[in-house]
Amino acid sequence: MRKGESTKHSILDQAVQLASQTGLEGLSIGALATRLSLSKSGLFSHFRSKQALQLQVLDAAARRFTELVLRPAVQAPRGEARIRALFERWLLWGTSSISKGGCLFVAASIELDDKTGKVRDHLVKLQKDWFQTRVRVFQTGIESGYLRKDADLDQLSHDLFSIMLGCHYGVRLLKDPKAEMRARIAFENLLDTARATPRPQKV
Amino acid sequence: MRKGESTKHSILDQAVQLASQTGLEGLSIGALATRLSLSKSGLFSHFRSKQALQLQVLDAAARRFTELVLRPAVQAPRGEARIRALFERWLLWGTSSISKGGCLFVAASIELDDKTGKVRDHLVKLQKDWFQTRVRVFQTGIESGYLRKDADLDQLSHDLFSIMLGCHYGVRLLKDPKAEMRARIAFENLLDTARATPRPQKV
DNA sequence: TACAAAAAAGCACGGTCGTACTAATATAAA
DNA sequence: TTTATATTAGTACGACCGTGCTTTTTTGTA
Repeated sequence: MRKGESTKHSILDQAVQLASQTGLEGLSIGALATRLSLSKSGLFSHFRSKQALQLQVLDAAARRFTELVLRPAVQAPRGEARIRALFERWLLWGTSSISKGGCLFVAASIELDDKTGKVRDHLVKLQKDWFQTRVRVFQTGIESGYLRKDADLDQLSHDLFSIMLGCHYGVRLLKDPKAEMRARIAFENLLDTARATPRPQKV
Repeated sequence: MRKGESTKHSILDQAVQLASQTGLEGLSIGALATRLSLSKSGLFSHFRSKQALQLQVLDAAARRFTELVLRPAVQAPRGEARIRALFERWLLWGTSSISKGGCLFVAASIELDDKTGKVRDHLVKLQKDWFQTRVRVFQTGIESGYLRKDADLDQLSHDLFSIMLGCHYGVRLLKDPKAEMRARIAFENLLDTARATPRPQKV
């Protein structure tokens, strides 16, 4: 009872890491078992299908994300500080060595975008929730007077995601050392489009 | 001699389509052969390894991209028109039913970002070339007086890519009907950051 | 310490994978 | 039409895949 829970926990921990490199489909039970010095069947018995494993891997990654990105961000004061904290934490999540294979959700989003089934559905649900969470954070920016009252929250949420995707791509595929800086610049430009009090214009 | 070329061409055609759904790794020789009513070994003999197939698939997709996106765009007059033409063609490429599985390069970029080997290297080369091509198109915007002389061309190229990635994600995973519109808005905002003569500010 | 239950391992299965090697067939030039 | 060659098919291989079933080992408790 106790033992089962703890091994399952460490299985999922490794699985999240492995899946971020191989994708959810490429995540193989045999390889995962070897990495944990478990037998294939011993590991398999914790889940009863690969699909169940994949679903729980998504949830484990989501918990991790909440803990490492969202929770610290919402501890910052509402408004600009929280928006910037969210951005910085998220940037760290995607580019740092927290997960050696990059963001699992990015990999899964591309991998599953034209498949069907429960795993895709679950991913979509998580991603839509995350979209709305970003909207709420930007909403505090309006309430605090930092952003214009008519700022398009959905657009901000969408564009922020684009910026992170671009950064992920630049850092991980192109290994562009300037990718992170470019993401910051794009982020500032994005804030400028929605700021209540315009910045002093260049030149 | 003649026959071989033509079958190889149609193999690569199907392979590009299939790989856009399954990824370059998931692209299996058996499945590809079945789809073309060929024997597995018959198909295999055209390439002599899966890696060779993958490399040629990348090249085939690049040719297609050049033909459908780049060539029409550079036929537009230098400057704003060409920049906008490039954007529109690219948008079409990524979201339309040209390839049922979305953009192969997007899929490959995520799939290969933490692998090593010739396939990844080749993809990176293609993507860096494409980055520089965008830079050159934006450059015509400066030369024509549409963009500021000090516009950051690399940043524009990077940000434009981010916008396309965000759109791809919104359209394909979230199936957000507004994703394409949001990409257009983001694109206009991007141009605004680099325009020589600022637009009349809202409100 | 004994014992029931949980956890892990062992083993086997049908499939698909990439890739040899060989045989048959279609093609193009003589 | 014959013939050399290019193209396809046939077959087999070892490896790994997910998953069921049975046995062994470990664990928590009475």
